[in-house]
Amino acid sequence: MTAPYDFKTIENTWRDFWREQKYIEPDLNDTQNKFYYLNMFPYPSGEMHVGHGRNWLIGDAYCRYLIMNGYKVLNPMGYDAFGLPAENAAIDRGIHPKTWTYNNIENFRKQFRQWGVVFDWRRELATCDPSYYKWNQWLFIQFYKRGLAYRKAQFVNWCPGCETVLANEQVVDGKCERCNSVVSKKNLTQWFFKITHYAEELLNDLDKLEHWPERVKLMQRNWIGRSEGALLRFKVDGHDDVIEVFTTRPDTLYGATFMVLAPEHPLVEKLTTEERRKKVKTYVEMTLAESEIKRQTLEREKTGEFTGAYAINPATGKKIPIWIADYVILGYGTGAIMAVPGHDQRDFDFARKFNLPVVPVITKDGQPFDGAKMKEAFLHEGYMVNSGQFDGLPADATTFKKMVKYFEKEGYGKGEVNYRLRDWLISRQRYWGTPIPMIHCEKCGIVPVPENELPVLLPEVEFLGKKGLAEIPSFYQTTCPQCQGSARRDTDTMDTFVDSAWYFMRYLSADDDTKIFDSKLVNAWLPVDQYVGGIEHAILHLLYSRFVTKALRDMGLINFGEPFTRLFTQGMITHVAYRCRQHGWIPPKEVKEGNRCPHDGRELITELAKMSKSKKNTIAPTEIIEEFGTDTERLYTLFMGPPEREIEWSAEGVRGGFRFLNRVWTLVQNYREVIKKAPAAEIKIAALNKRDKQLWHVVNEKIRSVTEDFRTFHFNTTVAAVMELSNELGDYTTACEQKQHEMNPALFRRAVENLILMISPITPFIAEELWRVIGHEKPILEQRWPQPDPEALERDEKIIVIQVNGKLRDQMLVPTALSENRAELEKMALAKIANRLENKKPRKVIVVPGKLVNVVV
RNA sequence: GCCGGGGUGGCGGAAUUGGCAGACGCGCUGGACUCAAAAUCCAGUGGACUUCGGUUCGUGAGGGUUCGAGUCCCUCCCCCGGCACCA
Repeated sequence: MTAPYDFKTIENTWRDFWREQKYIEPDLNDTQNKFYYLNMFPYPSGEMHVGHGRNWLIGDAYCRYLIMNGYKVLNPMGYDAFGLPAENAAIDRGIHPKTWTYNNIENFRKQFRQWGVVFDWRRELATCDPSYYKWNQWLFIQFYKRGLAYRKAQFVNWCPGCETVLANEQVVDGKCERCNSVVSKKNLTQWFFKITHYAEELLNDLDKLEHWPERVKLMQRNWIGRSEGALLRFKVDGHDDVIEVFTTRPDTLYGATFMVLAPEHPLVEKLTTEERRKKVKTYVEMTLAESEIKRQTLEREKTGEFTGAYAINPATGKKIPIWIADYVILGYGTGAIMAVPGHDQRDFDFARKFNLPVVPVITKDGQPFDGAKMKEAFLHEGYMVNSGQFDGLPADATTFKKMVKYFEKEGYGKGEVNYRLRDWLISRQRYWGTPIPMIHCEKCGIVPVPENELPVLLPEVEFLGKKGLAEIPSFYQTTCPQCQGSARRDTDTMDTFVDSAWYFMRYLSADDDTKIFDSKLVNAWLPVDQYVGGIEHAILHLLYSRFVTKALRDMGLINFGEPFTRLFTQGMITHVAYRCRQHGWIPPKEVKEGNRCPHDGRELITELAKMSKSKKNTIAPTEIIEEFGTDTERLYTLFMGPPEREIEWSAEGVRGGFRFLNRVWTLVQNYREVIKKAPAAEIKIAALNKRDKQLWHVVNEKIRSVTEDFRTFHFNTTVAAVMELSNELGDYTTACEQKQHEMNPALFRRAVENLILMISPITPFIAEELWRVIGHEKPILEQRWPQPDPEALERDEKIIVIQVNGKLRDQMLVPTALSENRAELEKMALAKIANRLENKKPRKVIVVPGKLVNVVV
């Protein structure tokens, strides 16, 4: 009897081996064949489940593959450790966020060890460590000095649940991304990073990122939201004020019959006439109180108020009324619009509701049309009307340009490009984050903390619930670095997305206390060659990282402008979740026969969901590892489907992976002595007999396809190909056992070796063990990745398919030399199917050399 | 509304980019082993028809191009994702 597949013993033997051998601890000064692989660093939450595993197992398999291909791989590990969940968890448990965070980090380390995932632990970092956030603060000061960090008062998103402001990016459907509270608006003075300074470059450089998923680039393009148009100036009748508007349709200026300001627009108060004041004030107050969700609801009846003031349409010279309405948003463009009801549906709806004039300036045939008769805004092609000297011109790009040029000459305004992207609001009113290193002095104003006094440490107070730095006098009471008078520290902390926007550079100098990073090393190793993480970071994290990279480049610290050369976004793993109307979420294990609640037997509601603690549908890696071993979890996680796709965890699928590993184990064990004794000879395909050739062909074809699939992240088909090779080996040994064939030990040995090497990045434990079982002493990671023998990829004979009228009818085995000969193939095919054709005459014969013959009758 | 990505057996998914649809795995069916079960192994497994040689239908629906379409083109339906009173 052969030894059973005792995965526990095997895995315990090798668990620390690779780490001890320092396979992923490259000498940073040696950059020949360097490869910087990076998984998005994790937020250290409670426990990792098999869904989290996908990210790390992909990374580990890929890095092992790279090492075997001769790359010097840098694969560091760190923790995105600041942020609200730590505070909330700490509040729930009554412990300090720091304690909670470092406990979790310890758990993560254990999980990585269990998975056999190898990192360069020398470079481990945590963003909540002063040695890290010191440089966050330093970076902030550099940004401040260059005008990239600034303070301004603005209506900002306020989350009443988290009691802090949020970036636009953190508001999803009008709710807080974290706690789901409805977000409201508050006018506050906050810190911003001037990401809009790079709007154009952030947009244009997307085109250079050819190894990024198209959809991520699209999402970023959408988010940056470039639109071309014009900035036009409207004089206010009887005032000195001018209202600026951005419009993408300056060609419709002659049809602007009124203006609309956002209710929060700074001019509203000034322009509103005495008799309209009360109504306008009520309307503004109502708008501010309303949630963003309600305000953004579609198909909503237009509302608004007349300010009593009028502006002058510069093109027509006519007086047009100025209204306010909540469909105009302060944050986009100038917060004011020229309303052209003839050619904008929203303006049209507004005009009809409040009886404002509609003047079409484009009609289908160029004939003037009565605006009062229009049923909806005219959005099609046509000719200019009611537009002075432009009447009769086609409403196209040429006319558009001509009109903008004319408006510029007349001083109405200028052509302009506008972006949807807003500056990045980075202030947070929470404790667990990087303190903003600024001091507010009554005499000197805002003064940065001197760089030699960094870091501004987070006070190690007893953590008492929702306490921000503003409530800790010992923290904020300080002296001004300039005048030495008493002053107050800034009590905001930074958005944690600042921390994660440059961590991939800090890894290169994680221990350096003298500078943010070593520019030489960063320039040598970055941009990151391969970045892997969840699609949920498609906008925020990736956009901010790109912005900070460009800013650092302009500061002269680095010489590249894009941080990540290749990006891969892996999909989430889902699992069925069960909910009882009475008892809430039920763990799948407790569910009774027929999807019944274990408490009262009522039928449960099932739902396929991302694994989460709250839905109680997580699967702990340990569960799988105890029953089937780490290799089985690793194998199944990569085999279950294309890694970019969302996919459901299947207990049966796991068993299938386990069965496969057992078969491999048994196969190798059964033939261990044969293999050990076999000569380690080069295999020459020409010298093999037919059955042996077949096996060697398959081995080489699999080497080719597995290599290609690894390179392109198709791990599911990688596993499938290795399974096919294993099946082929099974057939081969069966044939030998049944005496149909005599085993070629040297060939068999090479076949098994290749099988082990190719599966090793995915299931390293069993591979390392079997590698020793067949007599090798050197570790697998010191082996070269198999290369296919080009001669063995060519078969002696090819299967040529015979079709009749495009339908498969027969096939023939043709010597490869003949398979390219059209005339010969045609002759052979016609002979082969002669009886089938009977008396029908072939009308035409199509020959695809090496592939098929199609006979048309 | 705009912009993307999809739709292939009972299930997860393959398909060398226009050339044998359904690889690999799960599940299921039958058999072997067993007192029995589990595990394991062997065989089968898209539908319909079949004289067991095959025939025929089949990749969301309909049309088209082609000797040949899951793959290309047109029209439509459905699902998923992003953005959205963005001027």
